[in-house]
Amino acid sequence: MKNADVHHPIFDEIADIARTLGHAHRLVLLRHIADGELAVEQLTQLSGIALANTSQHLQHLKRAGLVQTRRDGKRVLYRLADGPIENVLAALRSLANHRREQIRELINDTMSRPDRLENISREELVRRMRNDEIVLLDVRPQEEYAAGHLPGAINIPVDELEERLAELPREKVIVAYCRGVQCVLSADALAILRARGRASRRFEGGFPEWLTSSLDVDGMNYDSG
Amino acid sequence: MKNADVHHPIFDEIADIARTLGHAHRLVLLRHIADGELAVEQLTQLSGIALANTSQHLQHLKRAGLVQTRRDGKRVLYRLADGPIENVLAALRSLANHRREQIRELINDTMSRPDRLENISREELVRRMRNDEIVLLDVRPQEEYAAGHLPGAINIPVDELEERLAELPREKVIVAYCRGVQCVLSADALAILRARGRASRRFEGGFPEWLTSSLDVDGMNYDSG
DNA sequence: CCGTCATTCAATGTATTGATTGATTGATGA
DNA sequence: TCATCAATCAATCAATACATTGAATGACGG
Repeated sequence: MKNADVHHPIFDEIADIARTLGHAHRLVLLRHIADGELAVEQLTQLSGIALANTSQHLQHLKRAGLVQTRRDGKRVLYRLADGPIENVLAALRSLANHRREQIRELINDTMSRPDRLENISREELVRRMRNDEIVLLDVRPQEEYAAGHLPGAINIPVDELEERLAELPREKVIVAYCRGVQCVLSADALAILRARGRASRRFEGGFPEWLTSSLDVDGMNYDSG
Repeated sequence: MKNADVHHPIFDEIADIARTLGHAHRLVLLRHIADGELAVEQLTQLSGIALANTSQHLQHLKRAGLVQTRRDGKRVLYRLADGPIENVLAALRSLANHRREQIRELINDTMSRPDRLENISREELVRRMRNDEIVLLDVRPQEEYAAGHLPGAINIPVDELEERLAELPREKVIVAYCRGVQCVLSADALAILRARGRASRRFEGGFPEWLTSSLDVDGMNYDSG
């Protein structure tokens, strides 16, 4: 048994801390407290959170051991507890920024290169197929599909697309392909799909390019040599 | 306004991530996933979490962008998403351990100074009395009790204690007191109580010290001047 | 001692989260 | 095509978390 105890209480303790950080108000309060000792009312003003609510969130932070208090006259001053709290905050910030970056890149990419918005590369296709983010649509006639097609592709010939639209899941991006760069079937399909408000893109290479690549043609894993 | 926007959406995004980490089951699942790609059923076995529940927590992790999936035949394999996820987990672990250390030290302190464990200060007595955490036990003879006693105290003379043990609530800590530092009645009482497995401590000052303090003697609030 | 200020407590209604059950989807192989 | 297996979905109930309100506490200054 190489893994540590699965029911080790440390998991609950970590979860407690994480849950305490799991509310924007508390993060805002922590951020201000990290700049130096502050009283409750100052914190309400800096954060815009109602007084009693601020107090409750502060107590929550205190219970979790993230802040400490001392009294100064009528006021109660909050400060960060010791321990590597700022490390945790920094790591979380960093992870959140990483995620934002990724999203921003996606948007910029598609905005600045409109063909990218339409066409999808083989690499992106494979990657997002693995992530289960897209559904592949083969718009060639049924006979051609039967003779061979990309793994996982659904076959709806372009002239049946309008009426069979319901077969395509709404929550995924639809990637249409046909015979290759000169073939216009998939472009037609895109026009139909987009008119119906479906997120959709085109795999320009089509079936021929796929064949010449080293990837499997049918029914096998995407990731085998 | 020297502070960055208080309502910056990054706070919500960080909170999302933190909240996702705020459940022991998800932490356990993440830990296993971090060791390598795993299918849902494997994870249920490793973690002991029910199947549908495991699946739901995994989806939660996926929504928050902490894991990614790919399909392999019938199975769906989960792996860590990229980004500094392990940093966050490491930072949290480290903070939780820090907290454990501190608690352990506290315990050791009280262990190494057993008198601390036995005697209770006037301040702690008042505070925990307010919190309803303790029950006060006057072990002097009935006549002395009748002549004046600490507010809220129950009277059970020490020689009746064994047989009247049932009068004392099991869920509270019992604080025994008698005439003062030289008086051994409360020490005897402690021996009896502890032999019966009751959590108990001693208020060494006894009734005399209480009288000389500014606190009320009987039937009144603890907090009026 | 009394009134005031800063904070906390207590109580309430509402919203969210988590566990469980049984049904459903999707891929596989006979 | 059907039976099977892995995973997800959908619906439900119980438990928690949040925000808000008004009352209570604790320290201060007159």
